[in-house]
Amino acid sequence: MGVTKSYHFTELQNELASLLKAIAHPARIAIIQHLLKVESCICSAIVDEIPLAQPTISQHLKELKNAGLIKGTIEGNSICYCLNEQGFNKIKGFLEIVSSHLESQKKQCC
Amino acid sequence: MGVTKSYHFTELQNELASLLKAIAHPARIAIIQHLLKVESCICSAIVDEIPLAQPTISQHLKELKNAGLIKGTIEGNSICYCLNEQGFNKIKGFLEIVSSHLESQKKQCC
DNA sequence: ATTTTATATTGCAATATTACGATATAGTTT
DNA sequence: AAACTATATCGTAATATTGCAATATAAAAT
Repeated sequence: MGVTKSYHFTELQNELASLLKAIAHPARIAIIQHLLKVESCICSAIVDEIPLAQPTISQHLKELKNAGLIKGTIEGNSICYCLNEQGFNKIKGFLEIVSSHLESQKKQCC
Repeated sequence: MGVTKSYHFTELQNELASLLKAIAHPARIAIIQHLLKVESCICSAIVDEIPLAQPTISQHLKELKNAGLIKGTIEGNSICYCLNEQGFNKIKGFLEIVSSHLESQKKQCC
C-alpha cells in the first residue's frame, strides 16, 4: 500500500523514524557534513557543493528543516542554514540507549 | 525519477544513508526496541508483538538484516534474531562526530 | 506420513520519494 | 524600474517503499 501504519506505533517511535528518515539520504548527509565543516553557517553554496539541481537541493533542505535537523534564517537575498542541535540529540539519545543495552548484554546469542 | 543518484556521493555517505534508512521506520524501531528489551534474543514472537501481518514483519526483518543491524540464526523450527552491534556503532560514530562538532561551535548563527 | 508451526517469497495495489525543468517570489544591484 | 541573484514551489516522470493475501518451504509434532 505504500503508507506506513503509524497509528500502530508510539509517538516516540514515529518521531524517531521521521528524524532518521530525514537523514537517510546521501545528499542530506552530504549537506549535514558540509554544514559541519564550514562552521559558520555559510548559506546555500550547498548548491555549488553538491552535484544536484537547485530545486532538488532546495527540497532536501526543506525536509531537513521540517524534521528539525537544520535551521534557516533569511539574510538579505540569501538564506543561512545551520544545524539544529536538538534534532540530532534526539537521535543520539536513542542510539546511546541501544549501545548501553548492547554493552551490558554479556551473552551474544547469534 | 525516484532513484537516488548515489554515484555522486562517497561510499561512507551512501553506507550511512542505507543504515539510517533501515532504522527509519516505526515498525523497525519497534523491532529494535523489542530485541533490546528481551535481552536474550527471543525469536519472532515479534510477530505477536507488532500489529502487522507476518509477511510484513518478515520483510522488515529482512531489511534490518541486509543493512547489518540484526543477525538471525536458525534454531530448529524457528529463527533467533538479535541486534548486531557493528551496524549501530557506525551510526553512533557519525552522530558523535556531529555532536562534538556542534558543541565546539560556540557561536550559533540561526 | 500427515498435520502443525514458523518463516520466507511472490505478486500486486496504494502511496511515497527522488529528481528536475519551468516558473514564481523576493531581495539586490545597476 | 530593469536586470540580476538566490531560493522556493509546481508539475510530472521514474522509481522505491509499504503492506498484505496467497503460497512456498522446512522443521516439529502427532
